[in-house]
Amino acid sequence: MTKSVSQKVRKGATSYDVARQAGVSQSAVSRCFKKGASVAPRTREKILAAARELNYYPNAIAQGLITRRSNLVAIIISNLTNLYYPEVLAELTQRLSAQGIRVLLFSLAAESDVDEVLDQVWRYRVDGAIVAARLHPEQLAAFADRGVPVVLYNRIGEGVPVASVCCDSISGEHALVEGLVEGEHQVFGIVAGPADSYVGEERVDAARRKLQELGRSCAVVRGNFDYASGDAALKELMRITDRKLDALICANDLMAIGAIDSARINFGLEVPQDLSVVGFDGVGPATWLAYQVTTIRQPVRRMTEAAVAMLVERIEKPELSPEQRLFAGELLPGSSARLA
Amino acid sequence: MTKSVSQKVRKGATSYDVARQAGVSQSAVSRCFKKGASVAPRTREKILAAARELNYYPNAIAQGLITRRSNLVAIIISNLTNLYYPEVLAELTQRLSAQGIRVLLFSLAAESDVDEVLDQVWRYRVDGAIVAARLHPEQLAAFADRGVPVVLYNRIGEGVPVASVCCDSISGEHALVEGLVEGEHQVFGIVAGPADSYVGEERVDAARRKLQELGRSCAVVRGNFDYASGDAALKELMRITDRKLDALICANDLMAIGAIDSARINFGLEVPQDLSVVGFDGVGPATWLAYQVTTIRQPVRRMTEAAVAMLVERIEKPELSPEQRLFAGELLPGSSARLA
DNA sequence: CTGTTAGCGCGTTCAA
DNA sequence: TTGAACGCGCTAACAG
Repeated sequence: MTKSVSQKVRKGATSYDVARQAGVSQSAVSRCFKKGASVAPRTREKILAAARELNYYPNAIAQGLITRRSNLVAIIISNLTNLYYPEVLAELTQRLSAQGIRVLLFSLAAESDVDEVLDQVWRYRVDGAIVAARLHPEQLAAFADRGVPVVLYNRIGEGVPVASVCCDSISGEHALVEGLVEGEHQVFGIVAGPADSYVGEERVDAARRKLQELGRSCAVVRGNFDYASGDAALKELMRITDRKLDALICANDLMAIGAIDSARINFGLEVPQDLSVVGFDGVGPATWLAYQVTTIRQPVRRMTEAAVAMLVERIEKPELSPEQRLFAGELLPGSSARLA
Repeated sequence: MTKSVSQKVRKGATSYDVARQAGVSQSAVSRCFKKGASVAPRTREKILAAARELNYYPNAIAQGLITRRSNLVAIIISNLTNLYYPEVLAELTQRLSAQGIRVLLFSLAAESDVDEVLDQVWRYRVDGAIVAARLHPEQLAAFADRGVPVVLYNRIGEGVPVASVCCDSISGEHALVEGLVEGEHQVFGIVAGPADSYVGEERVDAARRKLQELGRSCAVVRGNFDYASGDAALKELMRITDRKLDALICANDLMAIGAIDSARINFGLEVPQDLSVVGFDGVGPATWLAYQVTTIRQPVRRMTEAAVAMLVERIEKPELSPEQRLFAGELLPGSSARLA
């Protein structure tokens, strides 16, 4: 059957092998695996039969080399452990898959690793990138220089115009703050995210401004988006406010949950009777019976859909302008806060 | 400066461009970017200078074509939303990165998508794969046929010998069950995972056998590993046992958490006074103040480390035998169960 | 140490 | 509709 191969170990049949087996030329095989091909039905069948017999799959690497399209997209995410990103990642890969695009995943241990990651991104000649990590203007510029389209996820190009999809922090926080203020709360506290988080800062700024606009002051404590920091932040705020705190605005759900647990267990408070807590994101645990966090749910489906669509568009037409798409979040009333 | 390029749009400089710029041959450039190269210091500098000026990065695609090493590894995960896998994925990509290997991520929406995924895996000529999804014997055989090493994560090759890393379900469940039995519980219930989960079935079997061995009977209800199914399962078991249930063994932490919330909120029970609940995995939320689930923590760090090591080893030496590595989990006492 | 040469597997002209 | 020839960007002998 199979001719003995003089080469060393072959990892897979090539289009030449298939061509020989089917008694046609290599280019016939190539055409056979391309969509708008012009191949005689009989020839096509012979080729496909041979291909099946030899277990032939076109080498995407070689294809990429010649077509200058790797069909690879880089997804760069800083902290996969964020509880919010796994859902995003799953959605993105599945949507990209549906478009015939493969995902090269880069997950950063530290923000400082970005440059090493980009190095690899260039080497693999990805067709585009979706980035949920902080990029300097120079790093963003590098994408432009190389003609690699980027779509930023939940952040915008700082100083550089870049395509992006975001969830509207401002209107979201405004809704939460207005609800809390109308709910007759007196002493407000905010738990910010880490300083290097774009959305974190945006959310806190929005909340603080709105509070100020409504004539309320507030204390701000920094957390780092995880459960433990919600607990720690609550303790700190209780100390600062001499236990008078009765409304807590957290930059994400996970810290809100940490704060709720801490309020109940460490301070014996009732939520929301004694303390109202609101979050942001709408992650799974936010809807758990024990929490039912009042929060803003990001429309992840629509956002990922938009991100993929924008990227694919820009891969086709690199000259497209850097549109920003902003999606409104949905207020989940929950039961962790007394809103008016 | 840069010579005008007659070609259409170039996506990046090639080694020829660099060679011309530096006044050397193309192969000199190639060597310059390889580790054990023999290049004169002066030449090397000239080349690196030219490369920097032209923003040259070796084309990994072309390299892969010729070296037959793509430096790509496929990671195939069925449900990224599992809350346990994001951590695993982050660990794996970072460890692979450290080895100079890039990750091609495949996330399955449905188990039936495996074949399409494998199709792409073959096309990209990955050097290996780490799989946390159910594979048929034929699918596993396909890897062997193509000489693509695989390491299974938390499952073993069913019918086919394959390298794998697992957390020991059996000893873990035994420890939990023994503790519960010695804790004087009377009516046992088990919440299983979905039928197509390897670890799910293994854990339930282990727990059931141990209970039987100790002369206890139990009722089993199936869940699907998520929070809501923990709640649903508890309701069902309370019905079945006429509310006599006082020890609940869940196939994972998320269902345990769902059950705990349900017990407290829907049934007004105290955990663990009225009902003991144990889980498996040791995911983040299991340690939250509100839950403190008594569970078995998987040694994710050691497991991912082993998985990557085994895979890399097998990429180097494909003839290596299909070792199975089993890691013991750590019993986290928690406070959701009265263990002896 | 360096340059020359020959492919890696495939898509893509261009004639036939 | 088909096949011959070329080249994508690079590595790996081999000769100098």
